[in-house]
Amino acid sequence: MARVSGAIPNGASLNRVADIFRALADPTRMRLLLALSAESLCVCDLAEVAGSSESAVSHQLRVLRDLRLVEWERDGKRAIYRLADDHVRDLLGLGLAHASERDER
Amino acid sequence: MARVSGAIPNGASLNRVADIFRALADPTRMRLLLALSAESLCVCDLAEVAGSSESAVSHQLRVLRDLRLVEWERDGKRAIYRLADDHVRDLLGLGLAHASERDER
DNA sequence: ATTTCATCTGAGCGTATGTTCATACCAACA
DNA sequence: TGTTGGTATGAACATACGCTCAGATGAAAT
Repeated sequence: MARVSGAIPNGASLNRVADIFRALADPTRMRLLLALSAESLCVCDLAEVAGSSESAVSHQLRVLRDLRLVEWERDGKRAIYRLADDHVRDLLGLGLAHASERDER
Repeated sequence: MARVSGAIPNGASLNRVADIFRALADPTRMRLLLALSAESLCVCDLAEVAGSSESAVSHQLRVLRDLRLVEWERDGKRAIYRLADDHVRDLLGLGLAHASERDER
């Protein structure tokens, strides 16, 4: 039982990881992050790819920004977003790989 | 842009993966899954390890059961839960590994 | 059979989440 | 300067979530 408790990190890191998983726990955000895994894109393109309104996308991008999962840069009128690092790409890849292994249900 | 769209799976698999991530997006459920990553446990032990009430734990275990992330077995009065497979363990491991790399914020 | 222990379930409640709508901002261009 | 296109923001709403409390179920023990 002490061994089990030892397998559980402290509250802070736990919340941090839970936050990251929560960011991935929404189809719209997943679409955004998958798109950004392929290449950097502006909000309007992201909205089209994700099949969501530009306003909704902008709101979700703010969530991802606050979690430091994406970064952005202004290019004239546009805002170009990109993945902040490869962690999210890895998690998405692993999740998709595993999900495809068990599509019974 | 077609390349980007190609990087996005269909809605079904996407929802399935999002569901799995959502299961990991809560500190209590993370604690439960991390504990079960170490060994199979009954509800009362899980409640103690997770620092949550037995009722709350039972509710969360139902969520994890519905998603086929955990399995259980009756042992007398007890219900022994275990991880359904290694996918969750892998995801948790990757998430924790990445989170520990970037604790600035 | 009754009691007890371990777990499950449903209702209810407060909070968080995702979307839309309207509006504000900000950079380029006339 | 005024207007337009691209993006951000705030309010409002409906829904989903996680917890607690009370009660039900199920298996053993007395």
